[in-house]
Amino acid sequence: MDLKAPRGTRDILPVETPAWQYVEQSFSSVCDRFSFQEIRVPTFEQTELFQRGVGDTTDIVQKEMYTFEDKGGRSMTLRPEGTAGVVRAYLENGLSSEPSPQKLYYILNSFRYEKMGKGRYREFNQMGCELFGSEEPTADAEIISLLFLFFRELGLKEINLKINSIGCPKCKPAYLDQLREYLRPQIHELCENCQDRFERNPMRILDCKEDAENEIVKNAPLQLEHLCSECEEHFASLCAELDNLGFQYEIDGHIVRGLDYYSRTVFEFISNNVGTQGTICGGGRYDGLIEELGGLPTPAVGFALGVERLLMELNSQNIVLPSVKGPDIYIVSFPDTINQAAKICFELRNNKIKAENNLNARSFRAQMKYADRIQAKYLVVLGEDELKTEKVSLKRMSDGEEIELDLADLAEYIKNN
RNA sequence: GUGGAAUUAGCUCAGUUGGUUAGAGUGCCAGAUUGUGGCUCUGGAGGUCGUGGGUUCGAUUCCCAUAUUCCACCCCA
Repeated sequence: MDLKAPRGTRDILPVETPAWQYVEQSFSSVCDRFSFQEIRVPTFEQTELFQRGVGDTTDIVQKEMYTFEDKGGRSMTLRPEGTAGVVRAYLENGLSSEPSPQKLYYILNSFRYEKMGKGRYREFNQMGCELFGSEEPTADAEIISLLFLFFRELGLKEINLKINSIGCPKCKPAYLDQLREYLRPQIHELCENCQDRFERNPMRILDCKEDAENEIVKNAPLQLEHLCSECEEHFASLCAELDNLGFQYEIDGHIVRGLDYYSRTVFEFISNNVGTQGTICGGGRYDGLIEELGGLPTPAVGFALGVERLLMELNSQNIVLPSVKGPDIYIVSFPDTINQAAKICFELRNNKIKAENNLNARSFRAQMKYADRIQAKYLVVLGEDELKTEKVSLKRMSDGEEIELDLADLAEYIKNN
């Protein structure tokens, strides 16, 4: 076997899929209660969508995209995140003409060509929400409250919300000038990356892990302290709304997020358990993105949540997730009853019962062992006698208890026990 | 991107100071007087010892390269 899954990808095996399904279903369930509707978008898009949507200055676009040319000579890219494609679909399909706000959620995989690390893959899975068409802080709060409810229903604790405001096109430019002025005389004291960022995206310097302890970064002016009156009011209202809903959070002026499209609110849910990959969920407001992609100016707010990291967090908090479940019943048969067994097995399945029978022409003893191994809940032996009398002995595998039943009552009994 | 460790059966790992048919545990399959599982016992299948070169009479073992994985840092979010 010389073929392997590509670097940064992994197989999700049957022992893990129940946990994945549980997390995804829990998310869908919460989204549904908030009236977010699922949208599914293509795995790849025109490269330009991400260049414009995610932002040319970001590391994602500059060096992490899986870009290829299709047979028609068009440049395509595997999505590095979900929002750009969802916005494109929203515009292309006229959802902007549906009742506003539009509330969409997605569960999808994304691709970034990155160095591998704990909790970081080149193909990874995200669940996210986008709320289009409301600039009110209550929309931001609703997005955040959805997450709080989701985490609560999963039983997650010790996961902290940090929020910040990074201003709007009105107040941001003046602040950026001020930040550059502050940094300019001492920029050479910061790490190489930060020196790169100085022109391109100086706010990312605030978020730099390498210089996090540096006094220059610690004392830098923050956008939060230089918001225009509208942004200030927006942020204050959001905080008041979060207080009103009873959520704990921390205001952190150094949270800036890596994508270009954010404005005003940004937030992260951070775990202390997953090490350096502690951001389980990131999001914020992106009022300019839809216009940037060719739509009418439309405010929007959303988030994306990393499923791999979420599952790691659930594991490290010892939260028990669903695991593989054996069949409700296994039917032992003999060479001369195997066809009848298959028929009864089919009928049980038709009655919504998870039933298994002998597919290997196995000996009686081997079938017993097999039923035990696959953790069948009940077992019946179907031989000539049982077929003749239409009575079976149903054995509960956990304790070996057996009860006599009419064959006809089998489905009903199993359903009720 | 840097440093370290690792790669031998499906899984977890021994091992060969370079020598013929490469081992264990576990899992899988089968059987233990052929209608009752878990424990136990017996047997079987399953490895071109990560890949490609080199040295050698001979390489799984030594050397070089390369791929992959893990850990730490870096980066990213």
